[in-house]
Amino acid sequence: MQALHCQTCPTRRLCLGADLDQPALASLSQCVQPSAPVQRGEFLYRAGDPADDCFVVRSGAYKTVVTSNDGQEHVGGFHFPGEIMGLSGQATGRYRDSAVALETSTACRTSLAELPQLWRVGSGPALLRLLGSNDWTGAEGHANLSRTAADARLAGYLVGLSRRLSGRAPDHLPMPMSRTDLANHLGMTLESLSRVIGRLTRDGTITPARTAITVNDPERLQRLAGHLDQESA
Amino acid sequence: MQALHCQTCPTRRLCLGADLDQPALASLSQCVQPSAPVQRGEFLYRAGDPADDCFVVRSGAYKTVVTSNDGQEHVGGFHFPGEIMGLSGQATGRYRDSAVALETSTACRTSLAELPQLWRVGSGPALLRLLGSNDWTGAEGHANLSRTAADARLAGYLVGLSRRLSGRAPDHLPMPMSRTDLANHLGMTLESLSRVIGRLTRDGTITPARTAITVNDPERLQRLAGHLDQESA
DNA sequence: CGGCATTTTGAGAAGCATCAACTATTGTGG
DNA sequence: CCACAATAGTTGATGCTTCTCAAAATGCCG
Repeated sequence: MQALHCQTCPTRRLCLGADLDQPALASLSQCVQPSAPVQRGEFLYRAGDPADDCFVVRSGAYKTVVTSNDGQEHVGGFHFPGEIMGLSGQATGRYRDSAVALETSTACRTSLAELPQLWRVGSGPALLRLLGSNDWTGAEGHANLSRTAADARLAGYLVGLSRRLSGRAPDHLPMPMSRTDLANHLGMTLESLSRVIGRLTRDGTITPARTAITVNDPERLQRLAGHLDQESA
Repeated sequence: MQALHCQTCPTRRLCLGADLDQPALASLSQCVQPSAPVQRGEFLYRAGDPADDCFVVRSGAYKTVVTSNDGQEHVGGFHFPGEIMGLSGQATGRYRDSAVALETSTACRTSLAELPQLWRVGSGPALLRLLGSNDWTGAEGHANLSRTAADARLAGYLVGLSRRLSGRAPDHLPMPMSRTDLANHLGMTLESLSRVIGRLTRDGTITPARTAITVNDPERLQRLAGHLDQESA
């Protein structure tokens, strides 16, 4: 039943309903509309669309893309279940980036204009958490890209991804994106990325597969990344 | 008088009080505490502090800094009047970055836990705008760092800064940070930054001064940056 | 099995990092 | 007010990493 989708949602614990009991989940379901599945390569929303809502990934994975005026595409990030998208549009009223499904995926839509209602049902803390972790694109991602060494960038991305997915298997990282997209996101060429992966595979740090990467030596990876250790909780 | 600080605030139009009338500004003043001036080099907040509040710059400028576990410092961004800081802490309850004043600066403190009150006084849209523009660190900043050419990175930063400061003189960009900090932020060495500035100065694109940079040729700068043109409003 | 897209590997050139010396600016005390 | 010291920034030469261009190999789909 439609009104109960939050109660049956497999990613509920990562989302706005994290700390809610059954009745509250029912209320939350009123504020949040699940959207139809989006096929691989299809858009969840497009840059330029009126941005009334923001989205939380429910299943699958998305990439966000911005296009510069000279036609160059840039992959802003990859988004997995429980992560928020579409905030960029809240400033101007129109999305600045587009969200593209990397596989058949779903997302839930909610209007930030009804934000006080989210508060009322008890999702305030969870929302703040989502807003704050969105910052991984900011703080962590920025620190990552500022590293000049290509190895450190990939390592940093993998460490960060592992942290974001904590709860699921932290050593088995889903990689639904193409090498081209990942290289673009990491600010390097596809060839460089291939070489880095090759190096890390040869020395046994990781084992790449088609749609995933297995991390064999997390500590080495972390050392490579010189990464922020924000185990503060 | 304390309770009226929002009404007398010079950066009111850039902040939560953007669209409010006098009575509403008075209510807003109740939700927002101005903090004492912070001297150059002093901290507004530190990584690890309990993160109950977030901040909006009122005057001056700040940098945000994250420290990796190997002791390396990374400058996450520079923040000017009307910009928001401290969101990163909302996820974990503790700030992940530290805010350092680049000159004698002030900021206003507000608790996101009282967010519904901000809504009630009519600051909702302005808050969303702040949250969304914070994304410049995400979308724009990320796209910027992913460019590999050092020239493009500086150009991109200057173009973005100019946009952020629109309203003030868009050709006269304040540069209260050290070259070291800017280079760090842009992910290049201090020497490279110096050379880039030299090149752009020599060809007449910019004119650097001690605490500011004058942009002589914005179009050339934008072309160099290959930058996102998000004039959507 | 054949054709297309994606990924890997290779050789050469360009750009940045590194190390080092020099110049300019700020701040302090005489 | 000037001289000096300390900091911040510029300029120069060299080596390494990545980008660029090009070709081969792998995987995917009809």
